[in-house]
Amino acid sequence: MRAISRTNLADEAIEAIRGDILSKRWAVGDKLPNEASLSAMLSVSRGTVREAVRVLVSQGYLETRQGSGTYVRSTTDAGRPLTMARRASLRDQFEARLALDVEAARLTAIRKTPETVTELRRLLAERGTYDGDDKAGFIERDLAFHKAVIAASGNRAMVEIYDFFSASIAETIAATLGKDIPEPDMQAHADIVDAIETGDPGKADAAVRRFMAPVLAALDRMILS
Amino acid sequence: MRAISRTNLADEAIEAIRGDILSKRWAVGDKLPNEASLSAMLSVSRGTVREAVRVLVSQGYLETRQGSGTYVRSTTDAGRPLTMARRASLRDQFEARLALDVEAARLTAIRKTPETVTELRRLLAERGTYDGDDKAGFIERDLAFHKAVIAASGNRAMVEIYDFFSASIAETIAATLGKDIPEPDMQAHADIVDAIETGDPGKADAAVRRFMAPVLAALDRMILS
DNA sequence: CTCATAAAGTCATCCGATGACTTTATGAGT
DNA sequence: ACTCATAAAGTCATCGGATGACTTTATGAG
Repeated sequence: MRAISRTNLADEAIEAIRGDILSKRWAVGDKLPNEASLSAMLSVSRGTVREAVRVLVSQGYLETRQGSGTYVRSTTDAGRPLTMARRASLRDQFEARLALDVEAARLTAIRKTPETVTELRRLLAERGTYDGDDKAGFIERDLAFHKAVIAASGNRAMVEIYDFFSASIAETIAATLGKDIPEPDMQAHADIVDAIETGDPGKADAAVRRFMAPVLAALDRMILS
Repeated sequence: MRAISRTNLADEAIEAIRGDILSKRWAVGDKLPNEASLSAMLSVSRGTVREAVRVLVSQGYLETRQGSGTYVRSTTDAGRPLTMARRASLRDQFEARLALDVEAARLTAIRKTPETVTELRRLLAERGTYDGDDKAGFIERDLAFHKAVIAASGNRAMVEIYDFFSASIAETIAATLGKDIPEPDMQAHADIVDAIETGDPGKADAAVRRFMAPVLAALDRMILS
């Protein structure tokens, strides 16, 4: 399918080698073929092999010993750090965020307590509306509201993932805001809380999607331009 | 921890460039000097510069555009890894996975090509049904199908998050397969592909939820007991 | 002033060569 | 036979040059 078109040979080499490692073709401590052999196997130059190996070393999979060879240090990606920023576009990150926002809103609607709704309303009031000043502060308060929805879902995994790339999202928003990206207004936010209050996951789902739609549409326009 | 042997020019180059980024010498979006200039500045060859840049790209700090230049993507410590701290519960992980599966299926339904559907059907046929043997192989093939759906969405961020999950998911599936947790059958999988083929995101959404519902229900019973 | 085209700039990749370090083979001395 | 210094081979580290692909900028005709 090649859904993701790798634009460069080094990335392909990285994935090929990582794949061989994860599939246990080489065990921990094993010595990889030398650079010339890898070059021939992967049909790329030795320089490209070196770039790939260097990345895998930085990610903890491999270890090189000058004069000796390249060895496998870890065959598991359990501890693999998720380093998103790669080439995930702003749109991709927003879509991933949307996935979490939607599911969390559904769960929160189901698991909510009266206190949950009260707290969300309080955070929303605190957030206020964007008056053109203190962009960073506003983004922070806005994220605080959304993170609260995630947290209210009671799902720790989602909270951690959300935390992971909310920083990167905030950064990119700050860099691009004030231009074409519309900030969902107070009513859209309030709709989410209201939907959660009804306890209907379908309504919560729909409210979040309505909320994010204008932003995604704006991102599409940015990408096209 | 072995003493940090600075016998390695590429590592020095990595730290030098990363240092300049973190110290905000170059801001987000800024273009770095070209490879030849960096080579001269750091007193290393262009090949070494490329290895360093490649690592920083893999860590999310930089972005290269062929024919254009190398640009700063993040001035924050983007390399900070997401580690599923204190092992979120199995249920939490499944819910997070569900969030990604649902959204990816929606996007794939929208963005699908005939080849996408063909490929998914092929993977599903290859997966087959679980006959009690080769548990690891079956899980691998099963995950391959689900990852293909994610990949077909074209969203790199989701692919990476899913990859991050897949190790632990495979682990937990292996631990529970053949016990109380029902593995969604072939029909449930086929329903997802069919829904994607219709191009209706709503149907794809629903198919995935139907697919996951029995598993989540079983998990609930496990937690209660 | 517009816009198609040429030119320049830059990354992607390959190739060959040299140096540095490690491992293995060798063989003289005991 | 054994030991061990030394040579040889193997491998990674680094360098420089060359070509291709892609993007950006400059150019000039209309």
